[in-house]
Amino acid sequence: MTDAAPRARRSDATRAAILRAARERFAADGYDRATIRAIAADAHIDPSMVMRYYGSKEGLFAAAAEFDLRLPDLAGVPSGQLGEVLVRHFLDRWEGDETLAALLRAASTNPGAAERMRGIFADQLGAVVARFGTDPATTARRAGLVASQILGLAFTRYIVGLPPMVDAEPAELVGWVAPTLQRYLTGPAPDPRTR
Amino acid sequence: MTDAAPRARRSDATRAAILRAARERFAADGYDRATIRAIAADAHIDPSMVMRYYGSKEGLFAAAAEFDLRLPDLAGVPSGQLGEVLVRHFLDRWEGDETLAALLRAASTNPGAAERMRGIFADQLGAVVARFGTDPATTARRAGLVASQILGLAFTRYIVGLPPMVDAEPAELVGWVAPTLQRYLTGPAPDPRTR
DNA sequence: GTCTATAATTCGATAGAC
DNA sequence: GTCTATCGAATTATAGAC
Repeated sequence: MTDAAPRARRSDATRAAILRAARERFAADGYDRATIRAIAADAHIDPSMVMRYYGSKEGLFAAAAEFDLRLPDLAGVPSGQLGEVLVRHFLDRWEGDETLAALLRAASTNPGAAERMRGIFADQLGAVVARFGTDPATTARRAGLVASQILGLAFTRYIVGLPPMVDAEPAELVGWVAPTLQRYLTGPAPDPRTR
Repeated sequence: MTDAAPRARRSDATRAAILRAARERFAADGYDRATIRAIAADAHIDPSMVMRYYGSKEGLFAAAAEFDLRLPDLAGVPSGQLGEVLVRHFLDRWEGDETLAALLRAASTNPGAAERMRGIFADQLGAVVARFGTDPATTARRAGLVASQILGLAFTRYIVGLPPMVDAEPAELVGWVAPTLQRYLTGPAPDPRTR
């Protein structure tokens, strides 16, 4: 066969439309409230097609919630600017892709979505952080802390809609949050005897 | 006054049992998945009693999600230890009260819960932060940033269950996060021209 | 005050015609 | 490949007996 990739089926457009509608609904309503019927209506197709293509609601979500942080290669970044580059990247990344919002909303109630979120931030973010951890024993913790601030930013800005976080210009958020990530990544571990 | 408060009705114990069960279910399952039937079963009463006492599922949630951050009076705290005192307080506060977890899970999909969460962090936290804001123009933003890190910590530790955040001793988390809150509260505002 | 019975929806999923 | 029809289960909420 000269055609390595499977021949594009006519239904591929339908599948893509379903996925797009599913991401929107899951992002806006969360896993439970987003219904297959509503998703199908948005995609202008019959609800049974969703089942046919994705098997179940869980299967549809699994396909719709595929997410790549697309973390840049930080090798060439001056080590003092890691925090700034990271915050800016995250804001850009999910300001244009609602998949993370869908995952965030779903992870609150759906165990599978929470598992996926753990994987994303442990694997993708953890791998990047590991490159800079002077002490391997603290890299996982540092990655977790970065995730906590990043997800807290996303949660307050995109999910809860806390006014001062929604109103802020991205540049100002970068200015405030970058030093936090910078310290989590490259700062000294705290004295264990904090009290 | 021998009896200022309304005489305790016999049903008060039932009401309290319902509230307790409701908080547990809402915290564990979120608003949508927590059913009145399950809550009633936990409280060992009939589902219709829930409706009788709280009118609707929304009404029950409103009663169950009443939450007071119980922020301590920070007047006597050395200004350099504000961050540390705050992180420690938050960890203690919701390590023993699942209401915040319930609110967090619910706020992801329920607009009313999100509204309540905005109120809690804008009013209660905002009021405390306002006492230290050198510049009133930045106090709302500072409170929002504190909320972002606090909620991100809660989200990763109690909701998503990110391993490095779950495993961490509270004292270590305090050591890492306190400087972040400290800077958000009392640090200089970032240069607007960050780029 | 407490519970039974049920109304009125809504949803995920299936079967099968065309 | 697409759609109609529908099943079976689960939910909130109500009406009313005791």
